[in-house]
This record gives sequence, C-alpha cells and structure tokens, in this order.
Amino acid sequence: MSATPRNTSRERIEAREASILDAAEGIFSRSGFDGAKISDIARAASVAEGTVYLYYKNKRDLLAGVVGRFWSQLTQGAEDAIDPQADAAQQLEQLARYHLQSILDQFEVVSLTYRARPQQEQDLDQVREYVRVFDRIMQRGVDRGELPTDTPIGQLRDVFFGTLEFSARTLKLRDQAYDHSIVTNLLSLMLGQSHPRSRPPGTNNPSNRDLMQRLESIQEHLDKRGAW
Amino acid sequence: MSATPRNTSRERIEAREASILDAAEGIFSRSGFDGAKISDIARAASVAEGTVYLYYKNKRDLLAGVVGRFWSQLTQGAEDAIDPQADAAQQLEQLARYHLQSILDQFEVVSLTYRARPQQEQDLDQVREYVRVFDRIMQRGVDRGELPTDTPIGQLRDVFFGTLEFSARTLKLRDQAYDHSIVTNLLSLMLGQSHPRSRPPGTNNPSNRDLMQRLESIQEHLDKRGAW
DNA sequence: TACCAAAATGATTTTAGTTCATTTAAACTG
DNA sequence: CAGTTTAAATGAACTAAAATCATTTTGGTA
Repeated sequence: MSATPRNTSRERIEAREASILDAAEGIFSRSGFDGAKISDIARAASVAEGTVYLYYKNKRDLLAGVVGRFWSQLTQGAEDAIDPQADAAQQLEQLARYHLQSILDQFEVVSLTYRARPQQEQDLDQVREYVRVFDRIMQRGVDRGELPTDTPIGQLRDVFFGTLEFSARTLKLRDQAYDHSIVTNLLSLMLGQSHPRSRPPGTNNPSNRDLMQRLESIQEHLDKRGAW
Repeated sequence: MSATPRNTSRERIEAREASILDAAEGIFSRSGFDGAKISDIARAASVAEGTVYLYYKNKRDLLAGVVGRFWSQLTQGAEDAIDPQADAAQQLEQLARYHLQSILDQFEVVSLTYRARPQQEQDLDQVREYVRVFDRIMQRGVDRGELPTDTPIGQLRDVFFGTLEFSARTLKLRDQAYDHSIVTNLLSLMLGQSHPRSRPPGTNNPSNRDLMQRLESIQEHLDKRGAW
C-alpha cells in the first residue's frame, strides 16, 4: 500500500476538477447561469457530460464551486495586498483599492454570487471569510487606539462593501474606468475626516476677474448650443 | 365603432396581464427563478400555459416584468413617503427609512432584480428612475444651499443605496429586524454632522469660491437638461 | 344570427439537465 | 507480469420544463 500512487491519482483528479471549474467559470461568465449549457462546459473542459456530475451534483452546485473558489482566491489576494506594518487607515485604503479593482475585473463572477442560493448557508461561507479581512483591520485599529473604541465595525462593513459594490455597478453600467476618488471619498467618509471639500493645493480663491471670465465663457457655451 | 368595447376589452386584457404578474411575483418569490415553473404560474393566474407567452415572450421577460413593476411601485411609494416641505436632510431620512423597510419587506423580489439580465439595458430602466428620487432630493438641497455646492451626488448615491442594500442583506442573513441606528448612522456619515457644516443659509456672505462653484453647478445642471 | 378577428388553449415539440448501464483505465496482488 | 478488483469516465437514454403552434373559443360588429 504505497502512498505515491494515491497521491498522483489525487493530483490527477484535482487537476481535472480545476479544469472543470475553469471551463465553468468561463462559460458562466460569458453566458450567465441560464445561458450556460453543461454540454458546453464539458466540451470546454474536455470531459464527457456525465463526468461533470461526478464532481458536482448539479448545475447550481457547479456554480457554487466557481463562486466559492473566486472568493477564496480573493481572500488570499487581499491578505497579500495589505501591508501588515501599515496603520488601519492605510490598510483600509489598500483593501478598498484591491477590492474595487478585483470586482471590476471579474464583475461577471461577482454577479453570479447572487445567483448561488442565498438560502443555502454554506454557499456563502467563502464570502463571509472574505469580509472578515475587513473586520480584522478594523478591530486591530481599535485595539491600537487608531480608531475610537465605539467604532461600529459591523455597520461600517456594510458601508464599505455596499458602497464599493454599487460604485462598481455604476462604473460598469456607464462603461467608466476605475476612479480613485471613489476610494478616497469613501474612506474620508468612514474615518470621519471632513467631506472631500479639501481643495487641491494651488487652486486659489478666484478673483472677480476670474468670475467675470467664467461668466463670459458660460454665455459663449450657451450661445453655441443654438436656439432654445 | 364605439370606444367603450375597446376600452372594456383593453381593461380586461390589462387585468389579465396584472393577474399573470401577480401570480409570477408570488411563485418567483417563493421558489426563485429556477424553481418557478411556468405551469405553476399559469395555474395560479388561472390561464393556460400558452397564454403566458402571449404577454411575455419568455420566462426571463416575465421576470423582467415582475421586477420592473416592483421598482415602479417603489418609486411611487417613495414620492408619497417624502414630505415636499421638509429640508434635504429630513427628506433623505424619509427616503432611507422607506427604502430599507421596503427592501426588507420584499427582499425576495429585490434579489430577483439581479437575475434579470444586467446586460439588457432597458431591464433596469425602472431601477434607474427610482434612484433619481435620491438625486432630486440632493440636487434640491444643493440648490437651496442646504448642502455644499461640491456635494458629490453621484458618489453619495452609491453610498446611500449600497449601504442600505448591504445592511438589509446582513439583517436578513442574521434574521434580525429593522434597526433605526442604521439609517441615522448612515445619514450622519453622509451629511457630515460630526463636523458642523450646518451654516444657516443666507447669513453668510458667500466667497468668490462659493460663487464659482455655484456657477459650475449651474452649467452642469443646464447641460444635463439635454433636449435643446 | 352570421361573421370576423383577437384571444386563449393545451397537446406537441424542443431543449437542456440529469441518470445509469457500460466501457475504460488505474491500482493492487500473488 | 497476468489476473483481479476497484475507481473513473463515458455518452446514449431519460426526464422535466420551456416554448411553439394548429385549433378552438370568445367578444364585438353588421
């Protein structure tokens, strides 16, 4: 009873499972859950249709596998993206940038998350593990005195992820790219600095002459738009 | 060719369409998109299966109908829930409470929104109309001087709806009830109450900078009006 | 009442998820 | 290495449900 064959066998099986997940992720992302056919996924993974069902008991389960792997990888990536030396505010900014960039890059997979059964508890385990990255940053900030002791971490978590996800949706909807101001504004909101009323240095208080010129240009602008 | 029969006929047809939507909303909410069978919906609406396809070209289209009606009704309800006399902060709180309560009450239908094709533009028209309620409150607040002229309305919209939706999801996941502190915390965050910015309108002589910002916002406002 | 067009029906077709009897490959044994 | 056993893979067959369409029913009109 040598261990080597068992291991190679297990590796082979894991590689096959990964290739099925890869294929499924591609097809699901491109065609959505309903549009994706098991036959397409099987072909993309170079296996027979029946083989898919040896690894996942049905189509929903396969989706849960794809989505779960995505969030697990996201957790790993987030931990790598955060500097352990930095303070809470810096870490939060690192997480925010990483998160926004990731969900923009893989928007389709994120959307598929909500097609996994929300009622099935364990389907969202990896998502829950991911948000704990946020909780740890905040708790550490409180423990170190960088954040007030009465910081409502749970509510701020909803602000953080809710805002970033809606922002991503808005950007996608309007075909706009990542905008750094989203993250900086969110953080100044959350950490209680004043509104982004901070002006870039160098913009001085405009003179009346500036105002006059601006008014002239506005009239020009309006005139160009033609008749009312 | 009297008009009355046409009308009664149209009313009959609209009533039938509404009864199909009612049935679909119930079945979709209870069983989810995949679990819902057209045959069940048809039976609940007391029509034949084929009849459903006279009103909606397929199952996804029927879902889009259900979701679209929901958001339209939400827009109507929101406008009713807001006191036109109140200031921006009060109106925002009214909208927040109404919104959170509504998406908690009808969580299943809200969830179904994301199963409607996000790529299909017109499927989300009613959602877009709904968020304009927020935009109008904010714009009016800016115009009245209750909010700073540089208020980033678009970004705050993402904070507002994103946070409320995530909060609702969290509450549902943990079987918790509506919590007033969610709304009050969100609003104090958004309106920056911790840092007193409630300048009684009209008392202060606006700086040139304020004037400049106001002019910019007027131009932006004019541009958005479109339709020249 | 007879006629027509619109609306409704439900049996039939089509499509795609799932199963399972069979085949193929891998692992173990003497 | 041959023989045996066990695990993995296959794809044709099965099944459920979405979608279609030839036929029937209904409601309005002359």
